[in-house]
Amino acid sequence: MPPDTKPTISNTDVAKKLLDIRMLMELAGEPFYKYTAFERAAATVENASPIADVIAAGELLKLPGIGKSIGGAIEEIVNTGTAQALEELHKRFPPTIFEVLGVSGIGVKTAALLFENYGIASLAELERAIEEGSLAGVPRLGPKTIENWKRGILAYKGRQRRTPLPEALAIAQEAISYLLLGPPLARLGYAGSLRRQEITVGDVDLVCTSGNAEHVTEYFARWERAEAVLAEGPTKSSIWLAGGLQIDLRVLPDRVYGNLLQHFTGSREHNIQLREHAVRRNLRVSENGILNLENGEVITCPEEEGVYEALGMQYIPPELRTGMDEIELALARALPKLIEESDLRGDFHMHSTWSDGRNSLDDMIAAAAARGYQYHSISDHSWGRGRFGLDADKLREQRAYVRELGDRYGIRTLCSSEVDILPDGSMDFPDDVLAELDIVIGSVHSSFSMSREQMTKRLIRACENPYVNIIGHPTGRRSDSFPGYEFDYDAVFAAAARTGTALEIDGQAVRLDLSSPLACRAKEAGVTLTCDSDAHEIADLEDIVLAIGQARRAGLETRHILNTWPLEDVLAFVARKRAGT
DNA sequence: GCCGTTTTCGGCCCGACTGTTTTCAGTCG
Repeated sequence: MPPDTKPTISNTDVAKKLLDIRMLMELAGEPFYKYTAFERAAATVENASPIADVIAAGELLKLPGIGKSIGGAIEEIVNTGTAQALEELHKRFPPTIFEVLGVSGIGVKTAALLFENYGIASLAELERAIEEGSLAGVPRLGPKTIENWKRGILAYKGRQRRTPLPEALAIAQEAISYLLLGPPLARLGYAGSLRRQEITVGDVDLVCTSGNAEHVTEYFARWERAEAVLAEGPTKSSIWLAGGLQIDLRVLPDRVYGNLLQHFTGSREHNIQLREHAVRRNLRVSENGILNLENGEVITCPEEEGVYEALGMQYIPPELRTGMDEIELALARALPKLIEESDLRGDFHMHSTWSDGRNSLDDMIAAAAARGYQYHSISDHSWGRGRFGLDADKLREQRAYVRELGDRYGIRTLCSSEVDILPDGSMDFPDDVLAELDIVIGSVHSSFSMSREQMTKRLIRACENPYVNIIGHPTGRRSDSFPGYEFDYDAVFAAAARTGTALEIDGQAVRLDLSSPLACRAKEAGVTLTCDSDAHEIADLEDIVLAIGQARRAGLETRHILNTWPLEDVLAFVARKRAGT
């Protein structure tokens, strides 16, 4: 297969292979620090730029936690889909052993025991053994343990994929509303991957402070939405919802809210690195405070900022806590000043009933103004969208109407269009029509399955059009159904930077496109980005905060984000490209 | 296996909860 048509393996898939190796190494009795090295490497890969690009740029061994040995395994996985080490391990342990390990309550020690002493290497074999009672009398396997496994097996079978961020946020809000009706609380919030704005989350972590913690954890375990209670103690309880989403609640005194929030926001890798740094300063960090090992004093932090301060570093925003290089930067006080929602001056991407939106043009303009924006653009679809789209005449009619409205709503409405990028990279409107618009978004909505080489050419040609200012949802990914079309990211980012074309971070809940690793790579290539809602109704305008979350994870500052700039700078950005300067 | 503002060798984060235990191993995050 020619190199340009070879399907690229996703970072998530590479990370998964590394975690498979890690699990099997532990099962095989390898030393602790050997297999945990694979775990750390997997976390790094998950957060890195597309790994094939990193390898091509010769940057693989620069990533934290990746040395010669694991680096070699990663290259093998990218090139062949597997690694020698993994294949060797699979000769000893069949792939179905991961089913057993996937049962909540069964860890590596137990899986190894079941495999070696009872030949159990799959879920079906485990179920049969339980049913036949052949595990009765095994030391340390009492009836309660077996009951927990049965529940774990049911959960394994019914388990869904990781939960998309917007869905998990809604559930967290629901749990918070319930908790607020219970025993008195001081402070309550969500932590974990949710707070770090990861695109998908594995579980929901809630943190809370209260004078009577045990009443709160008990109240939480009794929530009617709890399908099962996994744990219930004096300071924490864990429940499963129907569908398998787990919610963990931890309750401590209010004086350690900062420690608690820091601890449960993670990430795991970030916390490990933070604590390793602390140990070198004779400090032991946990959710209960920071213990000074020299004098036995405990530093408690009611606010999270205090934790980082006590460790001699700059405050690290949750979105940057990935375990990549943020601690190094925080120690040097060189973290970026991340974009905030209040920095937004506008939103370039929204639809009205003129195309496939559900609210009228007037209502969308009023709603954008109500959000406090100074400007925005209406970007209804071009006519290639069939019954959804506007032809050139309708577009002119819309523009005349917007001009007529003037500043009635107290906001500057830019006339735009989300114009289809056709398969050959030309646009769905001729240049003279595009030239009449204030700003133009170009998006791919068709022919997703063309070759990587062709798609790269298509996007580069769109960037080279002097009237295309923003590439909308650049990869086409949809969290529910589609990983995105294939193209050479670095080549397109270079073209966008060279031509003065912005790339969008689309906040629509199912899109979140660009995702943060790609947005970061685009920034490094010198690309300007936008954070847009791609709203199809008024309520969707709020989705722009999801785009902000990805921008923050990518380390973006206002100078990188077009719609934080004053209107005259935005118009100058458009004018520069049209003038070819 | 990885890594270095004490180190190219000798270290490598921290604690809650459960079940089956008479003091703790295993699991989880």
